[in-house]
Amino acid sequence: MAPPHTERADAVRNRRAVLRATEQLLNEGGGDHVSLDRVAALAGVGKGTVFRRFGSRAGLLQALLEERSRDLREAVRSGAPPLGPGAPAQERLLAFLDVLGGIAEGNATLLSAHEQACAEDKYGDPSYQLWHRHLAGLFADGRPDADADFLAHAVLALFDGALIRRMTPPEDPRRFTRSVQRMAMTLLRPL
Amino acid sequence: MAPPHTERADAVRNRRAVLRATEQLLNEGGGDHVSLDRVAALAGVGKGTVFRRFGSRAGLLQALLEERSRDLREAVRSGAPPLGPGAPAQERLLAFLDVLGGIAEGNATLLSAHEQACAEDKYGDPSYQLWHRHLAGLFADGRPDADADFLAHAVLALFDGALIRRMTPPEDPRRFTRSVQRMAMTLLRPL
DNA sequence: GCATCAAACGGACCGTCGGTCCGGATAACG
DNA sequence: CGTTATCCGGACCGACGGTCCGTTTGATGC
Repeated sequence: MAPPHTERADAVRNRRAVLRATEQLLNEGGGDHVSLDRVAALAGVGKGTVFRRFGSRAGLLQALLEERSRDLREAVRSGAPPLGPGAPAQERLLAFLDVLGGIAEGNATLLSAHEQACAEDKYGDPSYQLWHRHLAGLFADGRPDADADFLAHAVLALFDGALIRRMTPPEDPRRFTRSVQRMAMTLLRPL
Repeated sequence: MAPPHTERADAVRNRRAVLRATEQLLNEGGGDHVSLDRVAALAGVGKGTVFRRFGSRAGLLQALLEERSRDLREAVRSGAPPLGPGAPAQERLLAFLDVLGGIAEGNATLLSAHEQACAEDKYGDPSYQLWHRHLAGLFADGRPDADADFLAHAVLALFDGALIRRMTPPEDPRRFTRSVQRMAMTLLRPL
């Protein structure tokens, strides 16, 4: 019954500590303030531990990002409409961008750091590919004549940490999301 | 007549050598293959010289990018329509994206390296601001009801080195540009 | 409890990077 | 040719991401 490979208790504890330390450093300063030495020190853990768990700087940030979007992933896959399957493409698109935009607005610094770390491999990231597939499907559904693949990339290209920060004034924290939604609607509109 | 500050001959020679070395290294390998030590070595120049001329890695890549787009800048500012002033917004937009797309397609590696180097300051780059102003003006002209500022950012967000590489198959080298133009036309279309 | 051992730990260590600094070289000019 | 402002070069620095391996520790069977 029990899986042959159960994770040791200290491993679990350390992984959590590392993730917490990472988010704390991200909140304290810019993305380049998060060096792996600092993360390890703040987590009370050796540097090697960080790398064994997450493989690289990119992997660490990816893990944090994945944690932040796990619920959305589930909801899109098998949740209730309009986020989950069943609703018309336009409604699903709006609902999806509403949540994804919210996550992005709340994690702009993390996004920046992740972009920087992934560098050239941004499009190979599993999260990116998942969102891209979802968006492309919705665009293809709502507007079969368009290049859904490209439009999906175009929408995701907006989720840039620095752009979000620049477009998110304190008095209107959801401005970015609204703009993205408006643009997506424009792109979805049939010729 | 002669300007009070004429540049010393060796300074001019070295600046050119550094730029050539940079582009050669960019062509040889990925953007992270271009370290400033390597550039200096290949240019037959000391490292300090590179920094005195260009200030930083970002400055070096920016200079190269600026060199590549100088003609376009001039044409947009004061050239003949449809690139220059005088033509309707839609035609200017298409003409502009045609040329800018061509430059991007031919310099995807440079673009990647520049993004990486500028990191958080992408939106403070003079080139970015210039193109953004131009695009925002055209959007505002053709579709006064839209958020021209955001749309301009959205279009520029497409000019990502990795995305361009991924969207530019050898047998269709202008696919990226066409996609960008199509999207821009969709965004310009009035409600 | 205790012995055993795979798993996990930690931090010294490495190569490289972007960036600085200053003594020495050199181009421009009269 | 002498003077001087400018420019040059490369040793140097701190920090970074990533590796390695001797040591510790949690799980497991007895």
